[in-house]
Amino acid sequence: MPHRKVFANRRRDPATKREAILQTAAQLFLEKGYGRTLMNDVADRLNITKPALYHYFSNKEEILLECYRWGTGLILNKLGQIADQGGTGLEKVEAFVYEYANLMTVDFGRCVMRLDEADLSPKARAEVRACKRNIDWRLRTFIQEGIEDGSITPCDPRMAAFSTAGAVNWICMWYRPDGPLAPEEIARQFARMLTHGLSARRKREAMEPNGARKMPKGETGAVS
Amino acid sequence: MPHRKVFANRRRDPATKREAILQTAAQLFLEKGYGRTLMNDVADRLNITKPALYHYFSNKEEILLECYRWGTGLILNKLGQIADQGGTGLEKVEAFVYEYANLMTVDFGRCVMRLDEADLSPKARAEVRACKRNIDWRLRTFIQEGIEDGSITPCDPRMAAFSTAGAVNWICMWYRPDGPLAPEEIARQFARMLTHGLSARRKREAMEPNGARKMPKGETGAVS
Amino acid sequence: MPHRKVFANRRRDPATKREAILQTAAQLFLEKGYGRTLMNDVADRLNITKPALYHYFSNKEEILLECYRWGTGLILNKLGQIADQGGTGLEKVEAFVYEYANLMTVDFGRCVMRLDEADLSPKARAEVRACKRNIDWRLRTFIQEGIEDGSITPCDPRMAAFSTAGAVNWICMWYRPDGPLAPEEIARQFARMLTHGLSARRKREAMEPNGARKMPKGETGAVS
Amino acid sequence: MPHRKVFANRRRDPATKREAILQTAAQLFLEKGYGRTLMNDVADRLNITKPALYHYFSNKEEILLECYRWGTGLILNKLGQIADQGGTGLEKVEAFVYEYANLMTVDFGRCVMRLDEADLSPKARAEVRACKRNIDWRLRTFIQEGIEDGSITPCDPRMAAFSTAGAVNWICMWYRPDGPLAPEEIARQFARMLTHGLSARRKREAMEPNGARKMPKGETGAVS
DNA sequence: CATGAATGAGAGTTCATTCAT
DNA sequence: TATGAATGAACTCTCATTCAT
Repeated sequence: MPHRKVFANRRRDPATKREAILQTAAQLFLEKGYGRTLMNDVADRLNITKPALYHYFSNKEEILLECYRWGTGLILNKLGQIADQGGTGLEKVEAFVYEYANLMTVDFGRCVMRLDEADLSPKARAEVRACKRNIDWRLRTFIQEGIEDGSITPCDPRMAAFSTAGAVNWICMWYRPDGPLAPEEIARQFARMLTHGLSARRKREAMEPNGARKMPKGETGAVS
Repeated sequence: MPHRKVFANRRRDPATKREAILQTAAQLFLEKGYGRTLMNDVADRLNITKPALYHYFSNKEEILLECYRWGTGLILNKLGQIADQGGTGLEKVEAFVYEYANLMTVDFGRCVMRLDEADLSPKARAEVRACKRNIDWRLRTFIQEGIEDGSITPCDPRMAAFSTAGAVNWICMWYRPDGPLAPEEIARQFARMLTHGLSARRKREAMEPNGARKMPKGETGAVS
Repeated sequence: MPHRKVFANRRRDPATKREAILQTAAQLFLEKGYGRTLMNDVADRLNITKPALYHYFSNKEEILLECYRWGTGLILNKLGQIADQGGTGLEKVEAFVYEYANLMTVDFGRCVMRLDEADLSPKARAEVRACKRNIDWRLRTFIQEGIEDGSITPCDPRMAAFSTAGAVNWICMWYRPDGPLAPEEIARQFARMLTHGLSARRKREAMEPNGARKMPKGETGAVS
Repeated sequence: MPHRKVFANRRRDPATKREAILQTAAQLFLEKGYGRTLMNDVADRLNITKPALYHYFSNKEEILLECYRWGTGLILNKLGQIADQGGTGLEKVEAFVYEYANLMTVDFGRCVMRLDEADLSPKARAEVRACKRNIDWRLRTFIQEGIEDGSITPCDPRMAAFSTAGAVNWICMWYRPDGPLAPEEIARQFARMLTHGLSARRKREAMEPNGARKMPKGETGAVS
């Protein structure tokens, strides 16, 4: 049932209505940004009136916070499953990227990385940041495990996590539900690329660390 | 000279003052977001009054646009240099990551990727997006070259660009000038990781492990 | 019901409230001028707050435009009636002056001629000017008819229209609702004078001298 | 010498510069309205800077007041001449209309009737209104004389003055220096029409029909 | 409960006027 | 002196939130 129909029936479960509001708000936040999304916009899309929103949420920020909570819930849930399953560190990282990338194509997941924490109150922000640190910690742990079990080349796990998570996070900036790329396909390729790199597997000389580097540079839809 | 001193002398070069405003605005936009940054905030930090800003910029959006232009100017300038030099595709990608990552730690560079294009008018947005497409196109070209010269493993250049650029773009979300990581170090490690991946399956020189560092516990994690 | 009471009841017909706003705004525009009339002035006189006005009009200019529309509506309505009735051209001109003069003592009618079109956007201005041209065209047509049917002395209809309409338009500049001259009386005398002139060279039915009135010394003079 | 050249020579008479400012300001006030005319607009058109204006006038309102003074001076000067010459009351009214109409095509004269007295301080407004009452008084006197000497049909001189002056005043609302109607021609026809009316019921010298002119289609209509 | 109406707090922008050189 | 720069005081418009029915 589309969200905008949920309120047609007065007898609907309040929890369902609350969720419909969240879904709609999340969509609008992603489309227009939090600041440019008016309470009226949310209400209009649900065919209800503005004060009705205040039956379910005490203010706009609470809606935002719930979007964050829903999204981080989805993510942490998946990560817990990955941690519980076996495999090398590299395999866990690969699974992390795959699952995380998939979530970056889902509204609530995208909200977590795309919206601006500065719109939250300090207290709410602290809660969200704790969740994010948790996600980060899981990824670093996988990397660390990989280094220890030899599946991942020795490196700074912090930096590796920044790089890996950044690539995946950025998906939320360019992914469009009606675009040409399917979430599953994105997730699959990202998982491969981010663990094995771009370098051709054979016939490659080691790169000089900071050697005779020139100034290459380029970007695509990738940057926007 | 700190920006807040530039306006102490009424006869100072207007171009210098304009730039001081831009620098200050860029900082504030990054700290608080564009929408939450008031013209008064900018003026206060420069020890001038709000209307004085309107001597140099006709409105708030123009300041934003100029931040974008300055940033894209820095980036495209570097790209021109990289494209002109030789090397394999992979080497060019590595150079791209290195230079681009460095720029993602500079205020104007960060603005390009961190601020929200939706705050620009359609016309200005089109201009910025054209610049971003240009950057994107260059990266895809390098990847394509790498595939053709065998330095990069066959893959979808579009997706590879998304992944690579995303990781670098995301730097602008977590980098803090007063943080523990030096831009140069970030750039160097990103260049290595994004081209060679994390996998240790094949023999190569190890990425420097940066000591046996344990999970750092800085405020900022990879996902935020 | 005075306008300031209309908003006492929240459930009153919105159309009534809209009209109350227009009436109040028209009064203020005539008293103080459009530019000097603040949205707060309008709101205060209605015992509401400024933003409440924006429930009924999207901006100040729309209020102005609606005043123009209401006024031109009144005028064109009357002119249509005159055109439909019979009589010589001169009689139609006389009726025109009579009715038009009456409307120049009504707030909305006065707005049409007293307010400055330059305060309107180009599009709105075009609309208003079209209405005014219509009024003008009707008067010229009456004059032309009069010339053809012999009731009006041969003359340049354009210039005659300028003169006649000008005299009547100017009423909106000096008429005061609380002044000594009744609209009906003004209209009657203007209709006579503007069609038969001041000259007494030949015998004709005398204009009523309104008694042997001496130079009245009211605040308002003919030129202001 | 065009006003904008006056300031090219530093040695010019300050009185000349003052007058150049007034001429320029009067033009702008008529073109854009007082409120929309910025001090910068005046300065720009004279190729000087804004503060330079404050050498010659202490504030914007003083410029406005001087425009009024200059205009009323022109008018009262002419009226004095008319009062001093002989003739019937009707002839004086005709002369009044002729001369006054001519002045309504001159910048300073137009300012007197076109600009809004509400932009003046109470004191300055009182001064201007005294001048206008003077003008009005002269016209009423001429009419009164005409009634007494039998050249004007008995009527309410107050109302007759309103009508006559109104028609002429309104010229300042539609006259354009670059329009098709010459001031002299306007003045001549107005003088005739406003004294002898439009009626053809009695034989008299015909008003020149200006050829068999059809409805002219100039941009500007009588009501605007 | 639900809703149309209303508001308080504030943001960007404008412009006559004045300062500092 | 003459000017580029700066400001104070307003004003329009916005929007999350609450009231009254």
